[in-house]
Amino acid sequence: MVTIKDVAAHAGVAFKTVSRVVNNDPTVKPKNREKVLKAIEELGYRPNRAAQMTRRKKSGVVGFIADELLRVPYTFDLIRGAQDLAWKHNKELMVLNVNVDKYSVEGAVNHLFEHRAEGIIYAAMYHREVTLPAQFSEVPTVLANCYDSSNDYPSIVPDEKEAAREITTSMLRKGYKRIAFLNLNENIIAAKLRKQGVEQAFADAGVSPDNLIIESVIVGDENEERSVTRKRAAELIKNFKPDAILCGQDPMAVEVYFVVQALGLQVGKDIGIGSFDDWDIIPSLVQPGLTTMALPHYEMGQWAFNYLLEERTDKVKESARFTLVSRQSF
Amino acid sequence: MVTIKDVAAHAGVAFKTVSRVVNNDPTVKPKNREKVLKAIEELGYRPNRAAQMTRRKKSGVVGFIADELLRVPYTFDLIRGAQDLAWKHNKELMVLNVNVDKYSVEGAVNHLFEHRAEGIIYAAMYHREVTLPAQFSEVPTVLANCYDSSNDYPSIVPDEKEAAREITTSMLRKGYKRIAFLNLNENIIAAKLRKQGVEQAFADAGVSPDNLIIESVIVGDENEERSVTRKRAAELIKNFKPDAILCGQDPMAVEVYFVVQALGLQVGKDIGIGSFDDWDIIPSLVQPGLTTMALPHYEMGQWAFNYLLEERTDKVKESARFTLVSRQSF
DNA sequence: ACCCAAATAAACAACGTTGTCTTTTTGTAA
DNA sequence: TTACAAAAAGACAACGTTGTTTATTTGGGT
Repeated sequence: MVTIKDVAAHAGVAFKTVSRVVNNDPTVKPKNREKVLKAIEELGYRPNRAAQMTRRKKSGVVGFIADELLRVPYTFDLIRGAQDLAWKHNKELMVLNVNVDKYSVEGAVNHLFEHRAEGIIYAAMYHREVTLPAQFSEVPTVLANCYDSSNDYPSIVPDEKEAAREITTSMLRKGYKRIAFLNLNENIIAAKLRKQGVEQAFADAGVSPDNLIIESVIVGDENEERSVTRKRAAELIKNFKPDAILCGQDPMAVEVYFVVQALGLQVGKDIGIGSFDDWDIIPSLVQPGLTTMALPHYEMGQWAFNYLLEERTDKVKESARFTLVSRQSF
Repeated sequence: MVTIKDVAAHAGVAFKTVSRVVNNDPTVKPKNREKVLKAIEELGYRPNRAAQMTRRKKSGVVGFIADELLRVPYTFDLIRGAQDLAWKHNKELMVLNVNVDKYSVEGAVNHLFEHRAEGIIYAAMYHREVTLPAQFSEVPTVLANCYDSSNDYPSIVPDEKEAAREITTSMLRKGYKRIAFLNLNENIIAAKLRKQGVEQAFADAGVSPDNLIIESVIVGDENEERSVTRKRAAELIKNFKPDAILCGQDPMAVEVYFVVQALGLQVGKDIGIGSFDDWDIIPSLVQPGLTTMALPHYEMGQWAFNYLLEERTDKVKESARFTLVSRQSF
């Protein structure tokens, strides 16, 4: 590979001058600068990042530990949010996908330490509490889409309660009067908070809680559990007769669409449906399009990266707002 | 940060001895090795990768350029396939998400050159032809999920024809006799090849092509185009009266499910449905589960990385087999 | 005890950069 | 012209490693 000295020889200057040109040092005469740039061009010189790092004693590397993250598609926006900013600031985002079976978190952190990462973003697949190994205390760390039990790290999580309040309020404002909320399993923090938000919206609007029913459904990948969702939804519609159904996540909403259609009803006309996540193409795949609260993953990724960039040290617990994506389902 | 010299001082040996221990050089007396390991442990020493790289003149970095990749969730398996192998061989997979609006491919390649990447995997979001800038010729490059017009680079793509042949044959073997294939737009290479595969299966089975109808549907994100799919599917069912429908991608299949249900038919009973992709949770979200040909993204990622690892130079055009994921839709 | 080869450890240079200090060149005022 | 400060360029060390060469220690055979 061509080095700074090759360029210097080719341009007929001292190698330090080349370094100056590369680093935009203004104390280089225009004529020399031109010669050097020409030589760089001709030889196809590119600075060696590893050598720069050793000398500068700065790595420019920020680690991104994705805790099982990549099994849910839209969470990738977390990475994009961080990556876009990293690129803009000429930093390296080193993404490590940790997976209990294969790479331990410890392994990932070691890896990052060897690269002298200047900060670490630890992101979880779904909003939850995590416990980090002690190693993390050696380097600035931010949690995204999760928070730690001991309050040792700053974190940013989606504002579940506000999202639930917002979508419910939106439903009530549109004239829906009787809402069934098919919530996720309530031992998930998101479900707990959303329940509060929905109730809050009813209270704010002065609508009697008699017109609200909240049920938790355990959602998993297996077909049994999926059919449970359908059965519950069918029962709810029959017994509670809601004019709108709010679902804990978009895949649940798809199932409700099928149930509604099977009952001969039309989504968005006979019954409103709303949901959470904005999961990949799902909301635009169904017809009519599903109105859903989009998770603020991109923003969380950006916020996390920015926290590190600004070298903040406050242990803030930030929350990020969902965005209401209106389609035609209510 | 603690350096190799700090460890040496703490252990009372020359710093070169520490280096030897770190690199598993056998010519270190057990007693010294122990002393050094103890010192490493106590000081929390971690080798500086940047310094190693400068001295060794090897980066251990493999670049992964994801061309708009990350907008389709399952394509992430391409990265996982490469990443898992990278980890195993103690290499760094540097993932760069290129996006026409933001980072040019050239920018990404420059970046990788600065890191002295030893190879580059260029992966596309969907199976297609690409044209790479000349820069790539400076470093070993493999294409994944795409191929280049000029045959300058080795590539691996999904074996579309074989996949189509396989799933069609599977349908025919299960007794379906009259199949409608809702293909993707035929200017997509995948669609062209799959059509051949489907026809081949009919020929192999000795079934008259009168029992096969193939239509292309342009699929996009917009609602109009989606409704086109539904209309076409409804017409096909009414006019051609197929006993099975093969769809060009899972999202299309979901729409067909809705159409089928609206017509009062039952998927898997009154009509079989098959598809391509194994797109995220979609196939297991619908009921009955959708039988689909899973794209071999993970394998392609592995193959591509392995090609670079083995320092191959042959310009092979490899193809990877889909996997039939049987659920209950046919 | 002594020699000598083999085993081990140390010393020193090198990797490709940037930081610091010194030297040379340039331009201006006398 | 000469003097002299400012600007520019160069020389050299340093970053934290590993490769290579040189020095020391070890141990077995006399």
